[in-house]
Amino acid sequence: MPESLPTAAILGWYAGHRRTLPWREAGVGSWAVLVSEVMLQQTPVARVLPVYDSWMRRWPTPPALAADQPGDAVRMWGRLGYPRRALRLHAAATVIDELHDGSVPTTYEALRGLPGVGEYTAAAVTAFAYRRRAVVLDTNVRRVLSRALEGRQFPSRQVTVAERDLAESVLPPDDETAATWSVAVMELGALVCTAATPRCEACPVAAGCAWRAAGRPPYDGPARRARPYVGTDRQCRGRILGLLRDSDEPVPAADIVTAWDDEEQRIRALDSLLADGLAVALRDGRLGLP
DNA sequence: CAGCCGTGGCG
DNA sequence: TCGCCAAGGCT
Repeated sequence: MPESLPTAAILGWYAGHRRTLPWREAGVGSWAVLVSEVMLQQTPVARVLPVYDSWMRRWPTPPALAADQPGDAVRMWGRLGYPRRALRLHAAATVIDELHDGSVPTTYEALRGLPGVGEYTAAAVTAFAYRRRAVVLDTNVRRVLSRALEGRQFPSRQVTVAERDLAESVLPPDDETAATWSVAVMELGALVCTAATPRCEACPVAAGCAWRAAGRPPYDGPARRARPYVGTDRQCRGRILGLLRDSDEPVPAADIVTAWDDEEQRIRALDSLLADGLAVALRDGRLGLP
């Protein structure tokens, strides 16, 4: 098993193939990086771009967002999906405003303490905003390392200690190089070493790739269960929230019937939205955004 | 810790 | 067509 990836080849490829993205522009602040990272969680770049632009124009700093209502964030979030992320970003802005003097904290631990910031996002902000060495293990990096180093088409479902150790061991020692290496490997996974149809002929590390050398054997692990969506509570929640989001003012509770037929499911979904704080019930019986 | 949490584009 | 999936996090 190769013990490392050719850093020069990866950095060289990245320099020539990297996409121009607003949150990667020179001089963007840590808030911009944080916002982009949260929006990009499980969400394609193309869908994030327009929302990111609107968001940063309206809330260029954490205190600016904290000063507005969480519902404003939910509305601006639009159809990005997983709207609790909008709520968490607003909550994070509030914590930043109140506990960190309005600036995104610089330590991994403090970042990790922000709502919606998990292991990946804390590492990403540490590396991409503050240019410090951090193990950035997202789905792209995991897939690239799995293939190039372990000869497996896909990584395991959950990150293991061994996997994190491996990622740490191949991360360049220098802060700045490590940060660029991480975004480069992510970009490689996003553009070349893709999940469905990898373009090995265009890969800068194909020559040393264990998976390719083994003849690109198919994934042999436990089957990953496909999640249904149509007819689920998730879809129902989305419909109801869409109703609230697209209305300029709170809507009569009775109106949500138009969003979903099945009553039992409709009630359950609404209750969960209320529990999540994504919707609020007014005294007059209407429903609105928080 | 396995399950839950949206959405839309693509092969 | 429809299953798969896209820079995860939380409980």
